[in-house]
Amino acid sequence: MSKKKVTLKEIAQRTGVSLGTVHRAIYGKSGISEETRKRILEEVERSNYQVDEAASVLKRSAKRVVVVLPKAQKEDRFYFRGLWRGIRQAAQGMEQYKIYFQFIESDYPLSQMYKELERVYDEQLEEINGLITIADSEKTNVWIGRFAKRGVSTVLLSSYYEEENQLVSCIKVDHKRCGALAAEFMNYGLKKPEGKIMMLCGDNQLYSNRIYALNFEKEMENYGYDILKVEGFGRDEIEEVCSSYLETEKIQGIFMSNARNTYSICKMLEEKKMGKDILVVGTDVYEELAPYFEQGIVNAVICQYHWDQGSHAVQKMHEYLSRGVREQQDKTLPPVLLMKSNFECFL
Amino acid sequence: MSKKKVTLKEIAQRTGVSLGTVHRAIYGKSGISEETRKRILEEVERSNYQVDEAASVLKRSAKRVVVVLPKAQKEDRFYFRGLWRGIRQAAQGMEQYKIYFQFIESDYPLSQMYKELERVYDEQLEEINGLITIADSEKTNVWIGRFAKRGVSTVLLSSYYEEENQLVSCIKVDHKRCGALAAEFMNYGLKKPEGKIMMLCGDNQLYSNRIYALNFEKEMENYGYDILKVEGFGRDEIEEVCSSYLETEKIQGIFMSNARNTYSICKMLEEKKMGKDILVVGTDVYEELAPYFEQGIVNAVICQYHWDQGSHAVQKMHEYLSRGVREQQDKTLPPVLLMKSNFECFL
DNA sequence: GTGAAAGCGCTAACAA
DNA sequence: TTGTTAGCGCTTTCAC
Repeated sequence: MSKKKVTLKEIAQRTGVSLGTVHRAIYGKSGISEETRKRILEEVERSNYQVDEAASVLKRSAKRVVVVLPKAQKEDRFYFRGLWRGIRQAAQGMEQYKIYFQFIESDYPLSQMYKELERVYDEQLEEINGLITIADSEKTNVWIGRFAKRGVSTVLLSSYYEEENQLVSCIKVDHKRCGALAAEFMNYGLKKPEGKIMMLCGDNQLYSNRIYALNFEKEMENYGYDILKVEGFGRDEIEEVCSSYLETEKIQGIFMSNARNTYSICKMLEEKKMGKDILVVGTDVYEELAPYFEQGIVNAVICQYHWDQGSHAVQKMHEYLSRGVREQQDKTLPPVLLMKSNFECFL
Repeated sequence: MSKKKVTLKEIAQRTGVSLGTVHRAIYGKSGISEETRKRILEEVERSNYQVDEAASVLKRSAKRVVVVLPKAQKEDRFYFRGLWRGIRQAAQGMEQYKIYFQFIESDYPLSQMYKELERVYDEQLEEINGLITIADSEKTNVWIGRFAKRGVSTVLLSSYYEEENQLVSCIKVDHKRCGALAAEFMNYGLKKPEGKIMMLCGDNQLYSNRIYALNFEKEMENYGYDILKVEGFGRDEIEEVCSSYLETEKIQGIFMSNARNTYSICKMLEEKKMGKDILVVGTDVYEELAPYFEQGIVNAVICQYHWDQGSHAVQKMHEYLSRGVREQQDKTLPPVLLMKSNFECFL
């Protein structure tokens, strides 16, 4: 059943070189001629050799990875708390692989993450083997490219980094499906287009918000609903318009494409003592939503698996750093719809 | 950040014994006096020593675990295919820990699994360190107890094994929540109790089916719906009653508490060219359901994460066998509702 | 009942 | 550019 594993030693014998040389070939280290490297790698390929991680970790030097993300505070708390938890939890298990994490909970908002990256680059580039962060602006992408160029493996969360770079990979959520799912549920809950749907499309600068909301809108129009679009990110930006819509229009459904607007709307509905006869579908799951599920103010949320995103990112970093995996392979997580009966399981 | 790890050697020095003796103490092996064991374990505790798995696996002998489950065939295919996939996938990764799997895809049905276990017990008990299987009958439980008594670590899938046994743990699904979730969705989709709900409660002998259906029923009655209960497991057993209900009653919703009835009902509805105006909520997700989602015959399914159950089982076995974890800690997976927009992600 | 010693397969440092 | 070597922390076997 388990065919005996090929070892470094065997490769060395078959190619007539020493252990050290095979090691250099496999890890792309310097101090070896292109010719021998090629010959060795061919044998590695042929015999399907795989590094034995247990043996490898025993002797190798420690790897350091920094995690740079906004701190889970204020309105950022809904989104980043889950990510941070997933990352920290998964990171604990990495000590056994001699992979050590440094967590930088930045006070900069998402749009200025590049400033934090710049600081890290200047201050500790030399000591870093891996980087986990989130990219949504051009400026941030530039810095990520710089890290990659210096050999730092990078995993991006909820990001859309388009450059072809072997050292960068992304964990994404299928935002097209997120929109379709929200619309599908809303249509089940409403059945007939009798009033209007208020749609909080979030921050148009954020790729994720844009795709997500766009798809929801498209699907709902297909079903025949009338959409009232509200732009803005956070209560300050949406309150005025929403208030006026809620008071003057006949709203039968509300959709929010991100966590902070979900919370803001719930709060507004509670204050106005409205919402029990409006179908409310939000995004993301977090403790602060519990009372609104209980009261029936929010009916469902699309869950983007922040926790999982975080732990996947750590997992991927492990592959990069340990097994020397170098295929840039993005991971897309599926969306899921949670309701009162099961949202608690995902906190 | 990473306080230096305590090693076996240090424990040995501090207690004034040799490496071998500490090892014997930790793993409960024979050839050591109770007194020294106690002294050593105290030091282990005090210094918070943890076995270094990388080093441990390098030298230790191979472990074997057998997986005994019904083959994914005929009407069993919906349920067991996912489990098998999850297990096989996760098992691959275990070779690096010198844990090797043997897969026994039994031709016996679930209710007679004990016969297969009996055979394995007689033929290869000595070579086995771990067992993954599923228990739903008293007889099966008896055999599992026997394995446990002989020191075989056991992980049970979707089972309710009640004995207090340090060597047995279960992976479960929260069936109460499953029922509540199905009911919650159905209520959203129907809004008003105008017709009747046909409920396929499955095999009453199966604990999971029973709890699940019971909870669905309770919730639906709370909402004010009228339930038509149909017992039976598989098309042969349910066709007659269902047909007659479909033809004579005004059915506005159908619920199925297991995979095979979900498929049977979909097929029946297709043949009768019915279902597009009935809200159909089933259980489990598998390829054969795709056309029924496309056609709008089935509207949602409660997903029991078979794939995840399988990989969790393997994970738990790893903990048992490698880290010597001995707390019997059951794992309960949350239910999730899938619709047309996202079911494909879970195939 | 206990200790001593030989590696497991690999990495990193040093020697040639 | 290549070879040699000393362990990493543990498990196992054998000797006492």
